Order: sequence, then structure tokens, then C-alpha cells
Amino acid sequence: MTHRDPGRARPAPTLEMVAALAGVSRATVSRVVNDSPAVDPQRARAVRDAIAALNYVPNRAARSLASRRTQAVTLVLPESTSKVFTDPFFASVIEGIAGYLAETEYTLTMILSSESSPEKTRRYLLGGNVDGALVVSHHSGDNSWARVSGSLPVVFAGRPLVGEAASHYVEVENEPGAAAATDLLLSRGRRNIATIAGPQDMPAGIDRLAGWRRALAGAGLDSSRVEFGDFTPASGAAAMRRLLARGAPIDGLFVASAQMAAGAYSVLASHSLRVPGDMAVVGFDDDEFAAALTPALTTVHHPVTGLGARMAEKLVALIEGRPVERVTRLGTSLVLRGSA
Amino acid sequence: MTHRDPGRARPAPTLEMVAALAGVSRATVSRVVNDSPAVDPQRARAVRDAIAALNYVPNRAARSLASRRTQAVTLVLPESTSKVFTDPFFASVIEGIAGYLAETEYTLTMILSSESSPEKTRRYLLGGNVDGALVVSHHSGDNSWARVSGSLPVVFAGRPLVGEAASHYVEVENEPGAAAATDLLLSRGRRNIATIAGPQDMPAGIDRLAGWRRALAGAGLDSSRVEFGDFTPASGAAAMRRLLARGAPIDGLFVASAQMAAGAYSVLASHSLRVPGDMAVVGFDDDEFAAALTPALTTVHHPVTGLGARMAEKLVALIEGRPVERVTRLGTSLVLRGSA
DNA sequence: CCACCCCGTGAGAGCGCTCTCTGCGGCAGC
DNA sequence: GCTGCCGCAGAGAGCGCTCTCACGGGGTGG
Repeated sequence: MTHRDPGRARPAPTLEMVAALAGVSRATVSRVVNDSPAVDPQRARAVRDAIAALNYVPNRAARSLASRRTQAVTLVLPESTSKVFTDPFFASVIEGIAGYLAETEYTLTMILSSESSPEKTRRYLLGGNVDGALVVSHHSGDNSWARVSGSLPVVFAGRPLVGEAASHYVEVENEPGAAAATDLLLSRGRRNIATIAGPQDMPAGIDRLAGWRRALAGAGLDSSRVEFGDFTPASGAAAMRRLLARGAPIDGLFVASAQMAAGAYSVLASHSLRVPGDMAVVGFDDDEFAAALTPALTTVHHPVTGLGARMAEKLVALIEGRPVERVTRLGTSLVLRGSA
Repeated sequence: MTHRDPGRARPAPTLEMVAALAGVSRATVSRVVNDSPAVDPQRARAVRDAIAALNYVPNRAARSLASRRTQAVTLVLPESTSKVFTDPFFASVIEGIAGYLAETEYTLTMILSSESSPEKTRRYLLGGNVDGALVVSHHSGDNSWARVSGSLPVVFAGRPLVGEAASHYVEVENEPGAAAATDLLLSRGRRNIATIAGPQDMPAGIDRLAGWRRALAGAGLDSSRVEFGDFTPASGAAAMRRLLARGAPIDGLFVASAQMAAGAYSVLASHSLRVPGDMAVVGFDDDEFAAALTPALTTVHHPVTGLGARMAEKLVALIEGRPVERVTRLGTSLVLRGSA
């Protein structure tokens, strides 16, 4: 069998056709479609009937050409596909974004920029496809955003490392959260506290490490027990192994992501180190990894869904020209479970 | 601080402006942009210079209005956000799609239809936003696609349960794969073979169960040991519990997804049943779950990334009016690891 | 009873691009 | 030397919609 139907079948009905059927002008149909004020109710009804009869859907291209708006925003994910789809963080952020946008007239598109060339992404963003962009997980290397955000409203998840002063963003208070987590370990009487930190080219990685450092400094303790991961379980396991290989005593551990904590747990188990007995552990991220561990992970909770929602809210406000706070900071809380 | 910049800043350069700067007509610029044949090389160069000087990007809305094409396709995911972002299957499919499209001029957008209303999704698809759609994981309840696919090229992942005869799709040979898996268990001398099947409103669930049934029937064995899950680990665990609670002896198990196998493993462990000694297990899906289990899961491998790539390929061909096979079937292979 | 509004409507001018069609210049053929 | 092509460029007509503007008719106030 071969192809049956190149392109769309019957030509789509147009405003013009609706107007003809309803016996009014195009302008009136347009008013009804955009439910603008003050159209004679009877005519409006006739128009609606005609729309239903023709199964009319406004052509987005024409509309956006005429109105210079697209009613679409895009979520740019500069991570590799598999990372995006494995990390519960992204799922929650997207849930928050999609949830907020569902209330509005905006539709969400996504673009995995690792899969397309940067040039293609740029053309997509600047080519009038979207009214604004949301950017998640930008590493410091990504300076392409400076160019784009001059011409298009952009909201970042997390403080951008370049061009921070001019950017709109929503961030979690990583540093205070990490400090609080470390303080908890201190309050449990731990004094040899290590950390598995995140990538140092991302604000979440940098700030969580800084919080840990500040807390230890406040207690006059040594903050040399640091190993780094990339937020994945495997990297957490590797970092844990390196930490143990150092030979220095460790009785407390702050891990910058729940996924890395999961990796660390498996290494601790293979070394017959008990949590929290031998090693009190506090993580960051209150996701399914945190809850699924045994013992369940005491962790820093942050509102990830809220992060997404606030990003979307900020972007829509920006697009519509409403006053917007440039920066939104979301607080964290400590969730006490079994690991510390 | 308040907002700084509603909408885009400077008005975007247009074809007209490029034409003026290059000293040619709009038509010529258009030819260069679409690298159509036969433009005087010198003029073409002048045009390119002008484009670069103005940092010109063609306006998509205008282009698609005039050409009746958008150069964009969308991936529709009718699952809940968290499910999409947790299941490695989706990640791989998307990887395949994005990989293929990266070679083309098409951009990929995604729409999580669970988050938007079906009406919004329909308007998006029919509103001229995209040239075609890819649909993954449609349950039998989803008959909304029939309406859409009349007006827009659509390619499904897996055989659609409604409107199969008219649909373009790419599917994995689930039934033969499941039969082969079951045959392996038979060849290992197992005779009391159970299955944890997938949802019976999805082809993958239906066909894998059918393959298991056929293999057992071929061997003249009983095929009553069936429990159902929804492809998630938790549902696999629950199904395993129900299977064991029946009290009938079981020495072989075919699980319709690696994720469910992971769930089943944990239940087997808690019943002190050893794999493969007490229970030989064969799964379906060769993903990270399968490899991470202990013992590693013997499983049916199917080309998930290839599935995505072939879907994208088929859709693009459909859009461009090239001849296309209506159905593509992808074979499976058995990956022997420790569990059977 | 006339001037003034105001409300609902239609006409019409684009939005930025594509694409057909016409036209112009140069070359080959007779 | 004239006709016929062919190759390349420009003119111009839309694509389907939005939005401003002007208009007509029915109140209201003086």
C-alpha cells in the first residue's frame, strides 16, 4: 500500500466562509471568535452556529501574522533527552508549567535543544513561533540566551550564570536550604560532615555547596570533604566511593540531590555502613527517589511544581506587558525521615 | 524592579528590508532564503550579506500562511506528565524522533494532552500549527484521533485500536516477541509459566499477552496464570503478589515490561524466591531497568529509538506527499542475561 | 426638534511571506 | 537580421486573520 493523503485533505474553512454562512462580515465573526465585547447576541449565535456547522478552527498562522502574537510558549530543555526523561525534577517542573498554562490561552511546546542544532533552535525562537520561552537547566556555557532574550521574553529556572542582572528567573533558595540541611546534621551531633555536591557550572550545584560550606564554617568545622557528581545516581555512587576511599572519618553526609543519594546509599550498603547509625544522610529534592530509599531520605523539600507554575506565570505576565518582579525566590523546608 | 520589556524589543527585520538593503526584489530574497535554483551568484551573495547584517530570520507565521506549511510536527503524548517522564520507553522514542528530525528542516514540538483540554489539543493540531502529528501511547478510548487524522497526517506508535485500517503506524512485533520469550522459558524446562500482562486497552499489552498464550497453547500447556499491570513497577509488584497468592505453582514468568519485572523482582525477593532458580523470568523492553536488575533481566529487545525514527520518517514522507508504506513492523530479539 | 453620543457593524488596509506570471536581455538557429 | 528560447528578476496577487476607522441609527439632553 502506498500513501493515501499528502497534506491535509479538504481545505480548511475560513473566517470568510463562516461570515458568509452566518450572513455577517468577517469582522463580526472575528469579534465572536475572540469574544470581544458588544456583538448583538442574536448575530453572535448565528456566527457560533456557522462555526459549529463548518467545524471551523481559526488559522493560527494568519492570526499570529495579523496580531503579531502566537499564543504559544516553548520550554527549552538543553539537556540530553535521556536525562530530561529520567530526572523527576523535569517532570515536576513541566507539570507545574503545563498546569498553569492550561488555565490560560497559551499552548506549550517543547524543544530539546540538544537534539537540534543551536541555530535551528534560535531560528525557531526568533522566527515568530512563540511569544516567549522558558529555559530549564542552563549550564554556564549557554550564553546563546543573551542574544535571544533581547528579542523574546525568556524566563529561566534558576539564576542564570551569565547575564543574571538582566534576566527574569525563578529560583529555589538553594543556599539556605543546604545550610539548613547541614545544620540538621550538626544538631544530630555529627562533626565529620562530607558532601556530594552537584556540577559547579549550575547554580543548584554551586549554591548547595555554598550552603554546606557556610554551615560548617559557622560551626568552625572542616569543609574539605567534598566530591562532585552530576545529579545522577551513578555519579552519586562514584562520589561516595571516592569519599570513602579518602579514609578520613565521615559520620554525616549532605547530598545535593536525591538521585545522587540513591547512588550513595548503594555504596554505603556495600560497605556495610548503616544509615543513619554510621552515617547520617540528608539529601536535597523531595522526589520519589527520596521517598523510595530505605531508610527514607531526610531531605530538603523545594516546590518544584511551584517553580514551573511561577515560571509560566512570570512569562505570561511578561508577554502581556504586565508588571513583573524580575526575580522570584522560593523557600525550602526540611522533611525529616529516617536517614538523619 | 518591574518589567523591562513587554514582547519583543525592536521590530524584527523583514524580507522587504533585506531586499532593500541588498538592492533586489522581495522575490529574489525569498529565492535565496529558500535556496531555490538559479539566482545570480553575485546577487545571492549580496542578499546573504544583507541577511547577516540585519540578523534576519524569516517569520514563520507569514511563511506558513503563504505556503500552507509550517515545517513543524508535534508529538502528542496522551499520558500523564509523570508517567511520560518516568518511563524510559518515551525517552527512547523521543530520542529517535528528535534524531531523525534533526536531519530535516522540521522542528519538533510536544504536547502533553493530559494537561491541556482535548479541545485545546485539537485546536492546536487543526489550527495550522503543525504539518503533522506523531501519537504515542493511545489507549483504545482515544478516538479523537479519527477526526484529526482526516485533516492532518498522523503517524501512530503501535497499531491503533480504532481505525487501524486507515492509519499509518509503526509497531513492534509484540506478539512474536512475547512468544519467543515464552518459548525460551519452555526450552529451560519450565512448565508452570505465568505472565504479568500489560493493560488490555493498549496493543502492546494485548499482543504480548497473545504471544504468551500462543506459545503455551503450542506446548499444550495451561495459560490461566495471568495478572495484569499498567507497565509500572508498582503494578508489577502488585501483580506478582496476586500471582503468588493464588497458590498454584509457578516456575517461569513472562513479564510484559521491564519496569513491571523490577516490581516483580522485589516481591520475589521478599518471598525468598530466587531468580532464576525458583523462578525463571523473561521480560520485555531492553531498557535501563532490565540491565540494572540483579540478576540482570533476560528480555525481549525491541528497537525503541528506531521506532521513533521510523515514525518521524514516515510522517515527513507523508507530509511531503511521497509514497509511504502504511505500516512498518519492527522485529525483536531475545537478550539472554541472568534471569532465565 | 436639532445636536451630540454611543453602540454595533462593515469596509478595507495591512501583517510578512510565497509563487505565478510577465518581462527583459542575450544567445542560438535559420 | 529576425524569430524563438531560455534564464533570471520583478510585479503583484493573495494566504486568513486582526484592527482601525468610519458610518448609520437610535437615544438623550438642551
